[in-house]
Amino acid sequence: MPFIMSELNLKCSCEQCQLKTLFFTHVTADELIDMCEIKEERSYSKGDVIIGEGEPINEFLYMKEGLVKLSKGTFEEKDQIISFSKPFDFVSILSVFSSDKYKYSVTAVEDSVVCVLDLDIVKNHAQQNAMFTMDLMTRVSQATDKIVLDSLEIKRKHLKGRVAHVLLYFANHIYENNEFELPISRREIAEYIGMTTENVIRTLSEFRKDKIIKIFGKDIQIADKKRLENISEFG
Amino acid sequence: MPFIMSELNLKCSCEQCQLKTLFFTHVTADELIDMCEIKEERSYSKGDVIIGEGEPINEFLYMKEGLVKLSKGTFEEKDQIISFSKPFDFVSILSVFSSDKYKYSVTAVEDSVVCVLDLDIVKNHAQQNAMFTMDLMTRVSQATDKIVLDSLEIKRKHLKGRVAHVLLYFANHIYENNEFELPISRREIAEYIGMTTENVIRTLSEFRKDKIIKIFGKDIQIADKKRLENISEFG
DNA sequence: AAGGTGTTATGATAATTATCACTGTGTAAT
DNA sequence: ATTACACAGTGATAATTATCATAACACCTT
Repeated sequence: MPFIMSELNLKCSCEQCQLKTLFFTHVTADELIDMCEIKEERSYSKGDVIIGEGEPINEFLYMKEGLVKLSKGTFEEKDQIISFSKPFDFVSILSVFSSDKYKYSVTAVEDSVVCVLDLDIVKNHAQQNAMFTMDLMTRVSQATDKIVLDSLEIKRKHLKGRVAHVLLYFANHIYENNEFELPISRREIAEYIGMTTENVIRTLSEFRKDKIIKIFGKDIQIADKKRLENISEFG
Repeated sequence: MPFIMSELNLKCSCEQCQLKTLFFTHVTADELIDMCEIKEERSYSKGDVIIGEGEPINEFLYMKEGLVKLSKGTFEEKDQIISFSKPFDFVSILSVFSSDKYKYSVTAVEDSVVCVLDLDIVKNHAQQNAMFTMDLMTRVSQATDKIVLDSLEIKRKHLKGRVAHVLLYFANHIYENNEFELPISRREIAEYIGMTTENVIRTLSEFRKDKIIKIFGKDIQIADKKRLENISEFG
């Protein structure tokens, strides 16, 4: 086992890789090396489109570094942002097992590195190894669950609550820090929470005037977290 | 095989049962009979709570007859309706494979019959039969995909568009008829589309005045579908 | 250096939606 | 029969949010 592990680490060295864990737990060592051999890492710059809506699905994507957004275009020019994926999340949660074409786009909002596996190979493993598939399904379900819950959360709030929600989301779940650089524009926040850009900006300004946050361009510092949480919950 | 099938039909006689298909396609005949033996059918009256939010998950539910709503309570008394499940849908799509407690409630909005399987037994099959699990995952993904897509659709529309969307949803996807009895109250429509009850009522009245629909209490007749579709799409 | 483009920002006004208030209506419970 | 209660409906008003206009600024491109 130790030998195998060091072998693996040559190709799959990411400590926290859930994908590796998933394979390692359920797949024989030989197959595992195989997966690490065939996986490809792709780097993207902020703004790059990783997956375009409507493209055929033939790969399985996994976040290694950075941050991406999942979005859907409307018949107007406005996009709707569905969710964000950070390292060790499956990017390919939606559509991959339910359709042959992506129903959403994936775009890098930070410089990102993505692990790419051929989908047929993943499906092959899945068809042969039930425990692996069970585990995969659990993770897919958890991810979609989060999306649905988050969407409900946002839906029941007003403008201010929604903006507060987004700020807390980045602080708590993405950066784990009350001070961070916003990876997205005000317009993208608006697309995420379903409000207009102007109102997002106005709300941020208001939070600044009320000394709840400090703003230096894209840099945000949460100064009064209690109050922000209160606005998110009840405002 | 013919013998087996007739055996099965004694216990699992529903022609269109996807659950049976799922088991039948991937599980040996013996196991299949087993599943049909152990499944339990439960009947509920309109208004009955089938699953309460927070309850432990130990069963797998499948719709045989009727219509149920999936909803989540908020800290206020207002509920949020997430989706509806009709015959041959999995009710247990959300949470079942991602949590040990239901994050949502399931309530009958019509008299309903639900097929119930012990979740451990389903999971056992899933852990032993990869093709079965793959298939299950595909269906689970398709169901959650629909929920996310529907939620985005509703989100990008205004009041009138949302009400039109709901009417078309029931006409096209649930009843497959332009005339139907609304299974839910105006308040529940409001909880589904995230607007107030008064505004839902007002909008329905307006549609009636504009001769787009006819209303006789709960009975709705879509009189001008083109216009309703137009409102749903652009209004 | 000049021009174009996108982002942030703010104000005034219009549109949309919520809230409150009140009226029925039907139905279940006592 | 009478109360209670949820539901349907309508109007007036308040609150919320969108739209339009304008400006400053950064960042490309040429």
